Amino acid sequence: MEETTSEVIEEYLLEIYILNQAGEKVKANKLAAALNSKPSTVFATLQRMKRDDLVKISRSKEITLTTKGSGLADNIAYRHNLAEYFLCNSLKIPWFEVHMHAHKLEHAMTPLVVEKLAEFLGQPQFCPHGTPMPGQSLPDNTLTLDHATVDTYVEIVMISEDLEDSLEIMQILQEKLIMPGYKHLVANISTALQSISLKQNNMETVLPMHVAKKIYAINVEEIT
Amino acid sequence: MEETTSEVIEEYLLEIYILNQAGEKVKANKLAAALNSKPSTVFATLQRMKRDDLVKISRSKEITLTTKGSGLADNIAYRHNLAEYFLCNSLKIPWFEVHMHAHKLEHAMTPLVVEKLAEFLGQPQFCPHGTPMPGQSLPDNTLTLDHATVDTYVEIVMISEDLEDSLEIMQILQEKLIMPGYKHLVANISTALQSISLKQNNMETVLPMHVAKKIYAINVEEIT
DNA sequence: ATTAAAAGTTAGTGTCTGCTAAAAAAATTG
DNA sequence: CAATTTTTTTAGCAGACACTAACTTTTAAT
Repeated sequence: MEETTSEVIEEYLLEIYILNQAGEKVKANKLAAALNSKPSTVFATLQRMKRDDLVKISRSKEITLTTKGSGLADNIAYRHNLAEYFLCNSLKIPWFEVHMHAHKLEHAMTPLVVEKLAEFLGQPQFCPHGTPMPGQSLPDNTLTLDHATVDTYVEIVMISEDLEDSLEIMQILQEKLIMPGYKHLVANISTALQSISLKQNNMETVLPMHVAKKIYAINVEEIT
Repeated sequence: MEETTSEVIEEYLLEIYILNQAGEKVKANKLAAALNSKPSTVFATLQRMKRDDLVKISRSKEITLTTKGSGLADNIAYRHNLAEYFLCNSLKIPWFEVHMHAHKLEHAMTPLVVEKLAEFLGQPQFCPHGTPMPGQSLPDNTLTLDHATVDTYVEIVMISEDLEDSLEIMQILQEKLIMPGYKHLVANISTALQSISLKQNNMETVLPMHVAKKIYAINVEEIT
């Protein structure tokens, strides 16, 4: 019963997991893009993962994690989020770029390190981008910004991990304070331009829908 | 100019570096043992390292790092020692077992993480086992315990990284307080038994010479 | 429905890392 | 020095992971 999961496989597991959480139908093609890899490579790797009972691939080519794969992915995601929390809060590495560094560390954390780090950090409940740690969940009334209503106020609760791969986007989000805990007015939604605009303190941010869809928020009464 | 150094190569570099520091003549055979690998595998890997100008192998089969290899090894060792310091001092992972966990982390620390971690830890000057960080060195009068004199007092300054691979030995050293900063009386040296015995507070520890040789200390006036 | 584009798959390579088994070279010892 | 043991090296094999190029299937669009 050798449970040896290579770094590559861990990356695949996490990426599938993340795309899944983001509500995407996971197809090999999208995976290849997300993993910065070629379709043929992804195909071969997925075959190995199927062989090892980590993923299932439906007739319609949709990729899902098996119970086994999902369990592993949970753990990898936890390590990732813990690492992000540490990098952000202890090491003061900028919010928008912790993802890439955590992405390296997550594969190198032994169970003892995970346990002790969680303890050290005070058992954090959310990663810096709002992703809930195991046992936590987002508020019931959470919605993605593409479903927001004009002239309501929203408080950001989470940025999907899926967005974090793009440094450029993350940097903009930080600049515009589109980060967990911050509140914005939904100033405008344009179906024509497929964009939504947020306002806070004379600062306006226009987000394309495909980005807005990856940002989670709750409605709030007002900006306090 | 692809500076891609794989994890395996990093491990080889560090191990050669460590054996070197410990004053060993590094031969492929010893490396294989240290790396828990087969001679033929080590041989092949060394060929690749030679090709990439990381090591030189003399006619007498002695392995040495090139300038390039040495530079890389320095950096890996630094990451390793920083990680150990963090695990020991921040996470409170037992002194005797931080080595193995650091050994995983060292390959996953990006330059920014290294910089910020060093800052976070207050630029430590020595790893928990006394290994000096870059820019630091051991006191001039440092000697290895196999060269100690009976009836003198010694203060431990460093345990060679080379010993750290053995959890059993490290655990004993911790129990017997043979750790940097602790002082002991050199109670006895037996050439016949090839061992040295240390005393502190009614506690006696007998170390075989080959272990004593890996423990560094300075002479002190007395146990204060 | 036919066609064009996109996605999935196969085939063929190559590198890295690991192994076993056997041969060659070096070192040790009687 | 010869014999034995140890170390190094070669040879042959295998799996993971990555790529290109070609081919097939699926999907989307005209």
